[in-house]
Amino acid sequence: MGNAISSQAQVNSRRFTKGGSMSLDVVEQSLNGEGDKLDHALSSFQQRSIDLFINAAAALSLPRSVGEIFGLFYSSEAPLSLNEVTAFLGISRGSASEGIRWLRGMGALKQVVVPENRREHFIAETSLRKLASGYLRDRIDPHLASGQGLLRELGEAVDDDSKKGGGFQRARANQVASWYRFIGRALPLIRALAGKF
Amino acid sequence: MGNAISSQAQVNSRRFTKGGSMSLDVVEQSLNGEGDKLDHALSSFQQRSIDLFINAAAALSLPRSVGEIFGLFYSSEAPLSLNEVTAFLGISRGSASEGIRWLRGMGALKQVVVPENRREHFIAETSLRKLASGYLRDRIDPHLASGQGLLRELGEAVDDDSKKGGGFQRARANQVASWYRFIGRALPLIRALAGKF
DNA sequence: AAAAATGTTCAAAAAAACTTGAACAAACTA
DNA sequence: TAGTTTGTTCAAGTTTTTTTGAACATTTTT
Repeated sequence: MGNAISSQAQVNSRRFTKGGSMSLDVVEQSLNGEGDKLDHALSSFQQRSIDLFINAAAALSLPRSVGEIFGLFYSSEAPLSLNEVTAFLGISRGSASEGIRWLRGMGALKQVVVPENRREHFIAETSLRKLASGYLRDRIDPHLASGQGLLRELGEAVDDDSKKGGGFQRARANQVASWYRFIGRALPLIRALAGKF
Repeated sequence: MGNAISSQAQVNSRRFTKGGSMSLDVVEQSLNGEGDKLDHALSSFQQRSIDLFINAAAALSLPRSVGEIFGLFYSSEAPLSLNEVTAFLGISRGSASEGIRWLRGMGALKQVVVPENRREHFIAETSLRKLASGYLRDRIDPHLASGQGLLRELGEAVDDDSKKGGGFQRARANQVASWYRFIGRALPLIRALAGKF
């Protein structure tokens, strides 16, 4: 079940660490058109960033690969292409493609144009407000919306006439409704507060 | 991936609906020691409540069974025992046991003593503050804690001396650190606000 | 136009999460 | 004490989620 602790600090196993201490994260850049193909070594900083966002992804119940990918972008100054992501992380093109698509949809990655280079390149969005908004919009709002419908059905299912249960059911239905109102107010508040960071 | 929409309004399939309109959720009570054993029929209200909390569980990435179980307790006035849960929901004793244990741990179920009855009985916690606190404590705080450690490591991995990347890395490390501080403040705020409901 | 470089899709494989049920332990009853 | 009843555990089975990689579509280069 959701054993949160057991997954803590899951450090990037499954991945090379050769040259694990190179310092610049400036990718050997485009300029000559072969900025990818094989294993790129991750700087120590990139490694840590990836670990950190893997952890964050777990906290948000997002796939590990999404955390890895965002962690890589977040720690890389130069824009990266899909091929570079697969090279750095050693994941498949399919995974990288899906992950990037997903992060883009959430607004967590921004596309940038790299002159002299045809590939699509991205950089990490760093506005907490935008990141939070995107997450809430994609992952929470839909549930909230369907919840509204279910909530209405709950209200309609209250059996008032019953000798005794009526009051209880009505009270419960009202209470959940108030919870939904609370959430409906709290989320915008979060978004607003996040804007200050 | 986290396709939130596809799971909306997943209505209790896999489960009988015989007598789907009985109104009282007062279980044919203990008093004679056979308040369980076979299928209990769910009232319409209980059904809806269960559906609602299955949806909520999905929003929180909790197992469906946890949502079902809490939904059942939330919509039932009388305290219920493990056996009654299995009877109402048609799930295994193992599942019910795990789910109840988990909900108890979160503080979402309270044990109550039912006279004339040896079994452990529970009722739903209905304080939003307690529910939220329990969830945060069990599911979020552990990640936050391990995140602190990873955050420190990130800071230590910053390579200052590099000709160019240093500033970038330092800036990023500081930014994530500020995000953590934000979360560290926002969560208690949520807990506090939830107290009003 | 052929060849090469990019990116996407999706069926199948792998991994992770969840559920079941039988065995066990503990607490009661007769 | 022997027999029930109740609750937990955990290995095995099932389902769901995630990842892979090969096939395809598109764009660019030569």
